[in-house]
Amino acid sequence: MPTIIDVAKRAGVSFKTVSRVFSGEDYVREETKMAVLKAARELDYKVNVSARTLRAKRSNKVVLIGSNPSPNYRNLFQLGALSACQDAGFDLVLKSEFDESEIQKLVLSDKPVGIVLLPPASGEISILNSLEALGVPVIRVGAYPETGSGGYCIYIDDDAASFDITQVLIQAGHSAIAFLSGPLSQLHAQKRKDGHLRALQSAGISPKEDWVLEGNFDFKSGFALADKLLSSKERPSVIIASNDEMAAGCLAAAYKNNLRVPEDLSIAGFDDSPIAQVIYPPLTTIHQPVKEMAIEAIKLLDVVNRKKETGNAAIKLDYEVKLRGSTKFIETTT
Amino acid sequence: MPTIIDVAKRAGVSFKTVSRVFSGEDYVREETKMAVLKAARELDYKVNVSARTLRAKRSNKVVLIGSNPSPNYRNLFQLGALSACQDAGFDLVLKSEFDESEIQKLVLSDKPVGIVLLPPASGEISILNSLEALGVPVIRVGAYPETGSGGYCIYIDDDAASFDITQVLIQAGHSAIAFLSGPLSQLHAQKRKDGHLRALQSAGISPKEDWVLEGNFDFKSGFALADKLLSSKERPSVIIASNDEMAAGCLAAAYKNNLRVPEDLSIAGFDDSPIAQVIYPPLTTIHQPVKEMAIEAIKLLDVVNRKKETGNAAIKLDYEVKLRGSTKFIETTT
DNA sequence: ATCGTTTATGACAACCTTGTCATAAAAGCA
DNA sequence: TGCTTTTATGACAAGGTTGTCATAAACGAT
Repeated sequence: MPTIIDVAKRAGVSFKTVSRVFSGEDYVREETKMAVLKAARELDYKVNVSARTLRAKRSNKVVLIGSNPSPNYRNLFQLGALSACQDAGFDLVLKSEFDESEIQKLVLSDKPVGIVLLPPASGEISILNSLEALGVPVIRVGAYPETGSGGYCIYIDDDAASFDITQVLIQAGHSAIAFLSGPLSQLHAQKRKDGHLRALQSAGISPKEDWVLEGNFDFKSGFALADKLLSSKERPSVIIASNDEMAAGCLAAAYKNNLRVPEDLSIAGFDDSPIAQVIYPPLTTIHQPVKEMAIEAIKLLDVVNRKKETGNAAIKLDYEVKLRGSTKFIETTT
Repeated sequence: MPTIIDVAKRAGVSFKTVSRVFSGEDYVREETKMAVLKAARELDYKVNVSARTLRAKRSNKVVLIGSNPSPNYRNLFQLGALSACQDAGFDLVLKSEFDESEIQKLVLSDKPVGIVLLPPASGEISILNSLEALGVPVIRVGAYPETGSGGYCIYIDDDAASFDITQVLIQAGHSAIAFLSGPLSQLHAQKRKDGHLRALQSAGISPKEDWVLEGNFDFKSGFALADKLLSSKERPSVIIASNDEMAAGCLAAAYKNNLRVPEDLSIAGFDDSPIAQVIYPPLTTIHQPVKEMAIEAIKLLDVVNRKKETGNAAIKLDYEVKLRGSTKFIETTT
C-alpha cells in the first residue's frame, strides 16, 4: 500500500502537503492540489485511517444507538446510515441500547465522529445532556429542536402528518375512528395524538374517550388494544395506529375477530416500514423518509467533522400519506 | 487516557511487557501478568486500537456481508453479531452486498479480522475462492462444509429440519401438502426441498408435481405462488414455505382468497424470524438459532485472530420445530 | 520602498502500539 | 559441571498520519 510519502514523491511536493490535501486543510494551491490528487489516483493511494486516528485523536466511527422497539424502523435506518457511512468513509458502530457508562468509555477511548440517536433515546434530555458534556456531536432522529438545548435534530412534523392521515380517512367517509397512540411520555407519540385530535375537531367529530388508547409501539400492544376495541359492542370503522407494528397488530386482531380488512374494518399505520407491505392488505400509512433521515444524519456529521466544531441545527423532512388496500372508501349518499 | 507506558510505570515493568500481556503474547510470568492487569485496572487503561492496528497491520474489523433477501434474518443475525463483536472488541462493518473489487480493497487496506458471509453469498464458491486468495478468514453461515474447499462453516441440517416439520404436519393429519422452495440454485433451498420430499415418501405420500413450487425466499413470491395454489380447484390443506417471509406471503394470499388460517388452510414457515410472531396466527416454523450462529461466527474469528493462522472447521447447530397457531391438527376418525 | 498580513509549503516531532533483536535467568540434558 | 534450550524481560525502532513551528513568497496598504 502506498503512503502519503510515495504520493508526495510522485507529485514532487512534501508529504505534509499531501496530508493537507487529504485532510481538507486550507492553504494548498489549486494547481498543487490537482497534482497531488493525480499522483494519488495513479498510485491508488488510500489514507490509513488508523494512523490518522492515532495522530489526530479522532476516529472515523459513527455510533448509532437504536433502542427503537420497531425492528423494521431500526433496520431501515441502519441501511441508509450504512451506505452513507461508506460514502463518507465512516465506520458505523451499532449499539442496541443506551448505556451511559459504556458510551462514555466509547467516546473517551474512540473519539467517534458523532453519535446518532434514534427514538426514544433521541427524546430523552438526560441522555442528550450527558453526551453534550462529553463534547461529542449528537444527531437526534425523530426529536424536535424545542426539546433540549442543542444538538442536531432530524425530524418530520408528526403532528401535521397525523392530522393529514386522519383527515384523509374522514374524507373517505369514516367517522367512527379509533386511535392507538405510542407511549405518551415520548414527544412524537404525543404529537401524533395531538394531530389526530386536531383533525377530528376540525371535522366536528368529538373523540370517544374509549377509542383513544395508549400502546407501546409494538405488535403486541397493537394486537391487545385492537382486540379489545373489536370485541366490544360498538366497533370503530377504522383504527389508526401510531406506527406500523401496532397496525400489524390491529390487522391480526381483526382476523382473530373474524373481520375482513378493509371490508369490515379499515386500518392505518405510521412509518411505512417494510412490514407495511409484507402484510395483507398492504397498509395505508405515513411514509417517513427514514433512509433519507439516515443519510442526512451522516452528512451532518461529515460537515461537523470537517469544521471540527459542534453547533446545532434542525432539519425537517417531508412525509407522505400512502393510501393502500387497508382502508375502505365509504360511499357517501349525498 | 493512560497509555501502556503509564501502566508499565505503575506495575514496575517495561512497557513491552505490558504490551505482551494485552496482546496475548507468551512468555509473561503469571505473577507479572497479574501485577500488570492490576495496574491497568487501577488506571482504567484501554488499548488504543488505532495504534495497535497501525503497528500490527491488522484491524479489529469484522465484515458482515448480508445479501440475504429476508431482512428479518439479516437483522437478527446482525444483532447477535453486534453484541458478540462488542464482547470481543471487534468492530462490525456491514456490507449489504458482495462487491468483489470493493471487498478486495477493504481487505487490502483494512486487514479485517475476518469476513462473515450470509446466504446466499455464503454458498457461492467463486466468492469463497476470491476471498481465500486474499488470505482472510471466512465464516460461511448457512453453508455446508461439503461445498467449497475451506473456510469455516456454521449451519443447521436443513434437510433434517425440513423432514421433521413435514413429518409433524403429516402426523397432524395432513396429506394434501404443498411446498414452496427457495431458489434451487442455493444448496440450502435444495436441501429443504429434499428433506420435505423424503418425509412425504417415508409416509407413503406421493408428491403432487403442481404443489412443489420454486419461490424466491421473499414475501412477494410466497404470495404469488400461494395465490395460484389457493385459487385453483383442488386446494392443499397445508402449505409449507421454505422461509417465514414466503409463509407470510401465503398467509396474505389466504386472506385474499377468503380462507381462514388455520381453519381452512394451515401454513408453516422456516427460520422463526421475528415476522413469525408479528402475524396472525403466529407461524409454525423451524427455529433456527440465528443469534447463536452469529455468536459462534464471531467466537470463531476471535480464536482465529489470536492464533494468527487460518484453518477450517464446521459447526452444526440444532434447530427446533415450533408449533404455533398457523397449523391445524386434523381429528383422524380411527 | 517598507512593513504587516495572508497564502503556501516544508521540516520535524508526536501519537501508542507491536516487531525485532538482545540479554539474562532458569531449566533441561549430557 | 558445562552446554544448549526455553522462559522472561527490556531497549529501541517503526508504522503513516497530523500538529506545531518555521519560512518564503505574494499581496496590500501606507
